[in-house]
Amino acid sequence: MTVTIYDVAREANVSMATVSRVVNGNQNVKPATRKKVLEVIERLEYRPNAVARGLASKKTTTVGVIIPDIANNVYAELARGVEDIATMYRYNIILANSDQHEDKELQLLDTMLGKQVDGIVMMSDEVTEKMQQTMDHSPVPIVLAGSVDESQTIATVNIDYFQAAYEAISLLIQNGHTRIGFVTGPLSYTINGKFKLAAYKKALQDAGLPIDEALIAAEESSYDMGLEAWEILSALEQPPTAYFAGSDELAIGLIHGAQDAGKNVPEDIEVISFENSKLARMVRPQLTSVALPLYDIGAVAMRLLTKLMSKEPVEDEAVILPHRIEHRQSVKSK
Amino acid sequence: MTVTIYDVAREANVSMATVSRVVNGNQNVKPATRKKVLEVIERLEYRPNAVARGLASKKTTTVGVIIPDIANNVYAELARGVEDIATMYRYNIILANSDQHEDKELQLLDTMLGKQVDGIVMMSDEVTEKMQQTMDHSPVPIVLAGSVDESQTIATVNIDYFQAAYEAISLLIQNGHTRIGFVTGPLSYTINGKFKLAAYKKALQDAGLPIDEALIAAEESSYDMGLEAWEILSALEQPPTAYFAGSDELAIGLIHGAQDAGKNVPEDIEVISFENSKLARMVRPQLTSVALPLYDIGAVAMRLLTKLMSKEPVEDEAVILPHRIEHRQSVKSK
DNA sequence: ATGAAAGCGCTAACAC
DNA sequence: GTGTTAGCGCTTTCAT
Repeated sequence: MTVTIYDVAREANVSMATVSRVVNGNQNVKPATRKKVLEVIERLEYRPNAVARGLASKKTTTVGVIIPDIANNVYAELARGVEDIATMYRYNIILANSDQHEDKELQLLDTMLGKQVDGIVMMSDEVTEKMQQTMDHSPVPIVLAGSVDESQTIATVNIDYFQAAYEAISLLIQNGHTRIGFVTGPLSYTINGKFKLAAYKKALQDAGLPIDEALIAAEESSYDMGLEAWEILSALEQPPTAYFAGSDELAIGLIHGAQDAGKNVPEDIEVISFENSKLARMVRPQLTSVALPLYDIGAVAMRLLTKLMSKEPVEDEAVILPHRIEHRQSVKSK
Repeated sequence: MTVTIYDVAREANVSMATVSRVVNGNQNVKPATRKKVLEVIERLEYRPNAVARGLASKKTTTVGVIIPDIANNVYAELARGVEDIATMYRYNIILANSDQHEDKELQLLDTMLGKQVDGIVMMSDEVTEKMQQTMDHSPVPIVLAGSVDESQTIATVNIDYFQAAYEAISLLIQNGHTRIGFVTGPLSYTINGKFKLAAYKKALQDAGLPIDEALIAAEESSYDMGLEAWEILSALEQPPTAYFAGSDELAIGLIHGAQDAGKNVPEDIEVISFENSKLARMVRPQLTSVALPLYDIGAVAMRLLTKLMSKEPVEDEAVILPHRIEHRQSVKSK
């Protein structure tokens, strides 16, 4: 039925070993032999069986990628970075969505290890202790992309979220704001709770400003939530005059909320976002935003993984990529 | 090193066959034996090797997914539909981006077949003859999702693009417009060239309206291209008073172009889009749009693939899903 | 430079 | 209900 390495060997009057050598680019084959084998391969339309190869060699040249949700732009961008580098190194990718459920993440990890992936890139907004342990026990290398591992025991690729958020809030403070709304997704997500919020408080503190818990809205990172956050915060007795938004969607919701209420951005209300997806340019006013290099995080994570998989020495297993603020129109420039 | 089925068999004092049976849920195992085996599995942390299993059974429970670009919302949405159903049927997914390059698509097809996937879901805006042939020769089932196969030989899942576009254009015509801009991505993409454009012409014709090639701008489906299309078309001596946009991004670009020029949408200019992503609600005015059920297309495609893979009889290999128009604010309601 | 042969870890008849 | 035994298609020593 399907043609195997044995068929090729027979047709070419050589052994399977020789066919294997030419298929794998081994130099120890006489050019004439190689040519002959190649011809037979072509003629028979032989296609090596990667599963058999994987069983024999204990390498599958496929890596697992676990992310919360591929339909979400943030993770899709990251996945693209991973895939591009994977392709470059001839790896394929098994992609799965966890929806940020711990049990699904755990189960996915198990499935992928069962499939004998050579490594795993994982993105999780909340790395639990149980996940840490499973990852530590993994027979193959794992790198966390855009995800914080508080145990510092797993390889990671991130930016300095605290510093980035601090700079963003500071920009608002410099513009004279004293009441700044803080709107993000769940604080249980490490990046929101341990970095963005901490930076928010620190920046306020450093500027001698009071922290008002009423200005903090952290529930879900969506457009509708941005709209809702505006409704709630703007109804306060002393509403914010500026907002830090944890994502572009949140920022756009906030801005539309303000505009629908007759406010102008940035004249009346200023908003700084934290993401800089292509959406940032697709609103009026265009978003001033901390640029989160999602694609690069994915790409670097995958590159790091290739090194780990081939046991190359790695300088640092906790990579921090540079970030910057993209100045556009939702924050006044001084 | 790693524990195999043989280790479990030895520890449990049974044969590999029995272990295999309990692992695969075969009922022909005495409950007591099953329990004993399960305990050993647990104790030894045995994890079946899917590669070995795949080699022996000739099934990998993984399917290939080839799409143009996962970072593009359209394809990501579709991919999510595929993945959800795949998970439901216990398949994993090997995901790869083709960037809509024929040679990459071909090569990806080959790689995946080499990896012994049990089936393939593919999305391609332009199914070439060569691809058709490769797909026809495939040893495993393939289904095209949101992609048209003009040879009618491969299983597909789509909506009636012609009809949907026809309805959209008609809506504009009913609102009294006689000069309607047509802005989409490349006409070489089957859906644009053979359906949307054809529907545009037909609708105009049916209404006794002339077709002006100058009103047709088909280059690239992006926000910037929408902006650019506005610049070009609005500069015409007799500029369009309404636009059909092939995607949400295009529509938003068009709208922003109009707004930046001091026009109001939908008062001065009406725009109907063809996609209805979550972006549609994130602009002012919100987009009236043909709802392209990307997630469903992906989900149904994967479901169809499961049937094909298990050789179940299939009623129709060319599924057409229903569509509808989501009426919002970029088109006046009568 | 090439071949022979022993697995890789599992499933799937086929016996008993 | 359980065990035995061939493979599945390839890589990889080890000889030669």
